[in-house]
Amino acid sequence: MSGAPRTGPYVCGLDAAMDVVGGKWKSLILWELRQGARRFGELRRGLPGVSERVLARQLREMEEDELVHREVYPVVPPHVEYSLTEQGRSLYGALESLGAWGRRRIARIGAARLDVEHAGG
Amino acid sequence: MSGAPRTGPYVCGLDAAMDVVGGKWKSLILWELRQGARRFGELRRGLPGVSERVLARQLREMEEDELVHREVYPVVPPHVEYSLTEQGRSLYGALESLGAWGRRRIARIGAARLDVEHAGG
DNA sequence: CTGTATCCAGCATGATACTG
DNA sequence: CAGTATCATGCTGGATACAG
Repeated sequence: MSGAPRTGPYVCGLDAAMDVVGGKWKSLILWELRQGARRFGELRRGLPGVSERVLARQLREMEEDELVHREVYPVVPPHVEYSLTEQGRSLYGALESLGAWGRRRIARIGAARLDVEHAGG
Repeated sequence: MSGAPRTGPYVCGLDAAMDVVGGKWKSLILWELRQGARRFGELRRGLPGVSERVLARQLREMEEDELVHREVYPVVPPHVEYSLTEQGRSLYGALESLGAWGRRRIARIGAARLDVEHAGG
């Protein structure tokens, strides 16, 4: 997964939730935005490996899903800020226990990535 | 996503968790096994749309990730039971708040699937 | 019943170049 | 800076047939 989410039919809540966070970078985008707005370039630098095209696309999908708000400042050079909507924040909250599970798993198998600044999540 | 999980490097716990649960049917498999063992055919019937190949593959990956236990009874005809391991149960637990979020989302957008028996999840 | 072996298609993801 | 346009590709997921 995933491209644009399905909008159902869903078998259960897990199904629906995975549908909107399933994109390769989406949970990481939520993570990046968890404490405030970020500009496109900041997100790009914070997500080592994303291409511009893919980042833009996943952000648009999350915007359609009302998880992310896109604020455009009509200045030169362009300035765009992304932030979590209320739904985005609640989704991030719902993902916290999953993140904790993942951290325990990383500890078990020893697969942490130490070359990024936010390795605490 | 996803094929065989990466085994890192991971940026954060969310990353690691999404890696093992990102397969199209994996969260649903967790859901199916949440209350006890199931046979291959039962899972297949409970997951409308999976092909044998894909179901077998995702189960093998979850087995490698130690989320699922595969018990083979050497009888004729073959009898195999799948169940959650301790880690699988803890992952399912960590997913519950996400499932709740998804149910709220379904309620908002009205995308529930009513033709399956376990639409409560 | 529980799979594996092939073959296939689509799409998500990527790299790069170019634009307002 | 913040994208879009194009083109390339790998891989997940799917259909079907066959096997122990």
